[in-house]
Amino acid sequence: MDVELSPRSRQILEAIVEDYIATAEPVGSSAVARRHALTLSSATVRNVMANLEEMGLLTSPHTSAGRIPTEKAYRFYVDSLVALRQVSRDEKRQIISHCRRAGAGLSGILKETSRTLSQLSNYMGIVLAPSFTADVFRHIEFIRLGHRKILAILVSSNGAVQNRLIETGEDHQPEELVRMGNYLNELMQGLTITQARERILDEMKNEKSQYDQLLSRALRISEQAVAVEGDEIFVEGQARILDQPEFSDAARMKEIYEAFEQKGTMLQLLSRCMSADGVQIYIGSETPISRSAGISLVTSRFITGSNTVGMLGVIGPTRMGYSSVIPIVDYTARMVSRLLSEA
Amino acid sequence: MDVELSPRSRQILEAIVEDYIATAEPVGSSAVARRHALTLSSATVRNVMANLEEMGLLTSPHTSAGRIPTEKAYRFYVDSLVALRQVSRDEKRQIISHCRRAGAGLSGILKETSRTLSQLSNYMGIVLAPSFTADVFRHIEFIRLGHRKILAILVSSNGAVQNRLIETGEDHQPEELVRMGNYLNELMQGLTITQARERILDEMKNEKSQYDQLLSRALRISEQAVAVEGDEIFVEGQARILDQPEFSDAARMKEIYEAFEQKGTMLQLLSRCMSADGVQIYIGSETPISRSAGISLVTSRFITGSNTVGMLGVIGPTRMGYSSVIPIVDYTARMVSRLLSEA
DNA sequence: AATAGCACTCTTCAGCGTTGAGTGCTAACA
DNA sequence: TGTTAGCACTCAACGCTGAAGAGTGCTATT
Repeated sequence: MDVELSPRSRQILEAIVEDYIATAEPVGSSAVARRHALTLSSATVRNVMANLEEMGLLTSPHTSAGRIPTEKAYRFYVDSLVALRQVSRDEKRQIISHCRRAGAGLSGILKETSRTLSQLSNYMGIVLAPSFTADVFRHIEFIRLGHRKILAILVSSNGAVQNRLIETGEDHQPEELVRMGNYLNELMQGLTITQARERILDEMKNEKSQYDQLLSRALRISEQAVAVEGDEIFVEGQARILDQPEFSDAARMKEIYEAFEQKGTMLQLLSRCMSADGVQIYIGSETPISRSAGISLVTSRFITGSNTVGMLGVIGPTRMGYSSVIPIVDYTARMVSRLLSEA
Repeated sequence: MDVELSPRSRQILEAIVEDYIATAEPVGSSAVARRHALTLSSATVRNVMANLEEMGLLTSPHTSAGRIPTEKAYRFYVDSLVALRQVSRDEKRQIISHCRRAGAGLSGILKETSRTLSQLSNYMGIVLAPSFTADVFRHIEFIRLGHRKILAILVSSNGAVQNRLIETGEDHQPEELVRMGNYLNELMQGLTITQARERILDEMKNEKSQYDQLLSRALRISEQAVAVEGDEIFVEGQARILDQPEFSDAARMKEIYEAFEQKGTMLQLLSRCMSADGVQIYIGSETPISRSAGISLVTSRFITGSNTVGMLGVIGPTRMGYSSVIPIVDYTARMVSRLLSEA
């Protein structure tokens, strides 16, 4: 939309954005002229900056301070200026080795991933697990824990495990539970968890099951078992945002932390980011998170072997090192996808 | 150790501590005289305060400010002054109903509990799950996820579930996995996870298993399965400490958050708190957490049906509302113990 | 032993000029 | 016409000062 910028203006805008990202301080005309070894005087730069301000790309906190990029400027920067850094060999190594620190099932891998993202970016790493309910059912199992108390374990093709404590009306013997399990495993073979749920509800209305006690019990119990909870979300590196000067103020921070404590709303909002392919960037008020606090979000989807979709990314200040964060998120998403797709 | 305090001094000390807890500001002699409707003038109070200061129970940030309780004073306060509040009906209701929000297995209950603690106390709630390895083995199960990839699910008597992704040397068919499971369930019946682990190692040296391929494979796999990860720890309400004026400073906060990000060290330290019965209180530098940042910890043990021990409590500033936090922690620990002991 | 009075200390805050960074404008220049 | 040098202007930041206020410690008094 704002492509009507001369090469020189673009260059200057880029310089300002990058300077500001590096220092977090308003950048003045002379700094730009010097730093960029443009063969331009500060006066000329000033003229250009005045233009850019008029176009809504810069603001100044007060008359005699330098200029600060607006969200619009970041948007423009990210869309058409930023020179993406390569992911370094060392970073690649870290991503891969962390991903592979296997042995902990899906949650373990994703948690490690969010930690890695946080370490490499120096911001907050976030991973949204692929929706459990959209995944294909693999196995259900009941274990008797005590009188009228059984533990239901539900496994999906991705290797995600959900377990649920169920209080039953009658006491069930282990052999009975095994039979129930066999029946249900058969019943739900090849369905997604959501479909499985529907199948169970259907089956409960079915004539036959109403008269077969075992069946009807099995269905009643499994109905609770598949009522899975909300999807998982992993956030690591929360302390890192305290490094950012713009969040040294307690009130602003509180806002952010509170947003993350209610993972529920968080989830909803983040899942919106999964619509498109490739790296998505949400700047400032574009982010689905707390709108007031200059926060940006760089995300990408990843895909599992059973074709469910998750999301991972980095949350940081709007003034974020996009040139390195974007490639890192991109690469990590690819690696995680690959890892989770290995049959 | 400091019982040599006249009733009047005790009264004054109590007033100061409670005032300071309420306001977070140095409290002056006249405030004490007024507030407590003691038939004493501020001058008299001043004399007493001078004594208390000499005894190391008070300090003043500077000459003309009021006095602040030292850690020693809090200790004394907690040991012999504090008038514990009753847990209100409403609080009890909240604790019980949250605990009972069942259906999510052990982790779910504990997570809810830490959230409740945080809500009721307005500080941070923390729960350390009972050690998985000390708990009694209940069930093991293998599920084939893909070529040479199986998911091991290990359940303990408490209803704690650990799952682990295992890459195997050969591919295993489902029936084979079932047989392995049966064999291992038999083998580890009634043992704790730690003992089970040893049993497996023993068995691997055993002549018979070396020649029976199924056995040897089963053992090799299960050996990985029981190599469980560190215990779980649940922390909720991190945002709440931002409400405390003493932590409005970013540097101090960062210290705390970082302590919590390395759950590993946290675990070690917290598990020390589990030694004794009843409510334990750690004030300031007594806490196993970050030593520098005026933090206190009020904890209590809870016990599960299979007699393993966990820990729960509240973390807040040294200047904490002990009179209400202590009863809350106590009551919650009792309730959780009871809930987890219902067979 | 308790208190009233008083001098003293130290923080906090508002007011105030100084400094320096940075701008906008204008006039000169290529 | 685009670029530059120069200059007046603005405004936050800083340090200083003096007054206000809170609170103490000491001493004389009851």
